[in-house]
Amino acid sequence: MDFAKNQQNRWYQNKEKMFVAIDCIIFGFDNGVLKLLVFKREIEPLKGSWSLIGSFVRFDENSGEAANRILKDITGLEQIFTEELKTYSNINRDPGARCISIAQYALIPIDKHNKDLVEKHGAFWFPLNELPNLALDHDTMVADALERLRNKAKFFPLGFELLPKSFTLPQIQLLYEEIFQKKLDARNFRKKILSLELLTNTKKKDKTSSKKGAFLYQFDPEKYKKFKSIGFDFPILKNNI
Amino acid sequence: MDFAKNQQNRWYQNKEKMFVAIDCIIFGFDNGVLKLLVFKREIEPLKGSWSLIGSFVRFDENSGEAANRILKDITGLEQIFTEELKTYSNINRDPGARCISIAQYALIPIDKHNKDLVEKHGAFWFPLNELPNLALDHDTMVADALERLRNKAKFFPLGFELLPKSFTLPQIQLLYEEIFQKKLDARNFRKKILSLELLTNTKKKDKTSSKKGAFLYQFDPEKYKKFKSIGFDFPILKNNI
DNA sequence: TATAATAAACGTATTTTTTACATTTATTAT
DNA sequence: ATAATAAATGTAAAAAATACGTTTATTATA
Repeated sequence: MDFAKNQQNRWYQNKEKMFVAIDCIIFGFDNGVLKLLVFKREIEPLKGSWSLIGSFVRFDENSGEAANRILKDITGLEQIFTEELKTYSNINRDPGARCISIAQYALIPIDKHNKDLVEKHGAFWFPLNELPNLALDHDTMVADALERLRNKAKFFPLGFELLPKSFTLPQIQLLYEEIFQKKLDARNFRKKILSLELLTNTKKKDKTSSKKGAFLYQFDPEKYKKFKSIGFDFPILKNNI
Repeated sequence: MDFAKNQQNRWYQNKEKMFVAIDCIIFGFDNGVLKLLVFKREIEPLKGSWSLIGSFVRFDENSGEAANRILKDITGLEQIFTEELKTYSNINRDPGARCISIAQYALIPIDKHNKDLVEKHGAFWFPLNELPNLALDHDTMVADALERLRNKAKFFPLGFELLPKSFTLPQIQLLYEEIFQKKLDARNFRKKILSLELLTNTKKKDKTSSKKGAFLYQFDPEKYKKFKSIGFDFPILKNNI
């Protein structure tokens, strides 16, 4: 089925029908590099081009459930961090149909995801600065998601969602440097992160990147809950970048 | 047309059709009180109950345009501050149809709006703490919008959107006290607000609330633009309320 | 025309937070 | 035993936030 044919499709022709889709902007942190999961479209429209992973919202699910469904399908993971970004509803954003998309961004612990599933779906992890052009308005979605990620990360400890269960302080610093695209001072960063009182030192060491080894920390979900309920105002980074 | 009949309506019965609506959470600041514009439904479903102002998104407009259309219809105003809040898409949120709603909040300068239009539409301004229960999931929308307003107002000079062209410092302080539901120290507040360098003193005085009179300030749109482009990190209120 | 009343305007000292910056430490490989 | 490597640490200076009381401009009235 090619694109031209597809345009004659009953669904696409029905101008009274408005479609509701979701698109997922999926972030992962892999070996010090922030990456995005995109896939090569194997169906029309725009077969062969790169695009975000999406789906129509089904009649028996809400938009969040739709996102979780997609994320589970493609990564094998459940209960991962997702947040609605915004809707995209320009009249001609989708050449085939009048379709609004509810974009949602997700942060996944890249070590835990199912790589076979990803491959099976024709999906690839791209470092953010090597991202190909994406179909439709997906480039805009990515840019918006990145902006949101940066703004939110300043005030909310999102970063942990992207890390493995145990991680070192140098690792998490690297993550924030990657998010903000900025070198951070190790002493100040450590003070800041530890002052949140969300981390517990496992006393074990990761020696993969130094002879001395760096202590492995774990995120404390109990303290995190408390943190969330109190609200937040702990800039990781101050003064407008 | 009553609700029961309405349920037999072709549109509502068509389970394959997903509707896309917007709902507007419209804030105004009237005489030191933060208010919300709601209206009494004159049509089914839920005739007679209070609800937010909404509309289906038309095929020739995007969601932002839909919001502006509604806002113009009901207040007579154009180019007012609106921001998408989030979508509401629970399966049974609307008893009549499978309908997702893109909620948008708006801040209007209450002095400028067309009161006749508001009345004509059966709409009323309610102080936030006297708000009646609203239909569907509109109470949740309001709660979410208020939370967003509070969070955003901490870091971004939203408040000006709610004020008349000229306003005094005591007035704007009152507005922030109303938003945060908290007394603020006048000296510190003034320092903070003036340090943003967004206001110009008109040298005129408003003497309606004191013998001495308070200087009238105006918001400088040029400086505001610059402010927005630089980004923002000026908490009006710190330390988690 | 002096006085009282009222809300607006203002300044400073203290505390807290952020920033800048260099040395020591634990461990492994040689 | 020594060299090499990245991790860990502390402190002083600057900036921002907070707490707090007095003076000022104006109007109404005595």
